[in-house]
Amino acid sequence: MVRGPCCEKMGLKKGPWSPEEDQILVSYIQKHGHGNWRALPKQSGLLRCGKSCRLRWMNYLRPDIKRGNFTKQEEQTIINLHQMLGNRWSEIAARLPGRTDNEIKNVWHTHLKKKLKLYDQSSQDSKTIQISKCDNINVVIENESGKSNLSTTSPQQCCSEMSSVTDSSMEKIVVKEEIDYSSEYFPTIDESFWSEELANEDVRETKEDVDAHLPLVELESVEDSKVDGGGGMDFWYNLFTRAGDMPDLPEF
DNA sequence: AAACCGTTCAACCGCTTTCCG
DNA sequence: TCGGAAAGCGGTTGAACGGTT
Repeated sequence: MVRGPCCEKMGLKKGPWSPEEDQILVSYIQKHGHGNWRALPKQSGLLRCGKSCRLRWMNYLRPDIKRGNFTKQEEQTIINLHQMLGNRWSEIAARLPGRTDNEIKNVWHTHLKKKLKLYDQSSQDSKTIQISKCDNINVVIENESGKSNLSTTSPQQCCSEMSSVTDSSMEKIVVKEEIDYSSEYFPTIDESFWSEELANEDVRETKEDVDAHLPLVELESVEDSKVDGGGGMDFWYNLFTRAGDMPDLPEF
């Protein structure tokens, strides 16, 4: 936290927020909203830069923030989405209501990354982490200029191929797919991954509980689903998500 | 009790992207 | 279309805290 200041304005406070500052920010936003973060500190009387206000609100004060430890379902979701999206924390956070990108990033770096590494090492021989190949994802993309075919074997490949065939100038594309429903597309993590953690926890869950939380994928058929051009990632997220296991999605 | 060490997480910086005149 | 301002994002930092020696 002690770096060269980004917005060196005389008298602007840095560092941890006091309850009084939180109160000022919350009541200001409740009254006026946050149309302009830059202008907010002046108008509310806070001696903070707009950026700092935005961060405090987004990561801590928003009423819809979910506090407390991540559930195994959430951790599994993060692992799956990280596999697909990489370090795109905000996109991952968008799929986990109540969780912030900052929080997810912290959990990943301090917890999941290490655990996955350990787990990977310990299970290298038995290959308990594996990405099942999808034998039959066959996607037809139609637009006004014609059709193109996509045949691929994994969500990751789908995403990259999708972006290579879609053109951001397209207004609409229509995607039809034929899918092998028996395939699983994400890494399968067996019970031993959680058991290290469970061993350190007071509350233990049964294998059934843990299994029930895993959002492993069974695909829903989406006939004639429409996605915006360039929105391939969202399409694939929907495609690879089992209805009911994942939180409600925001409007894309 | 004190010093040390490792972990967590709120908050920062600087870069990139988006918006708007 | 362009350029400046604002917002968003990801990487990084360091204070706080708990555990260990």
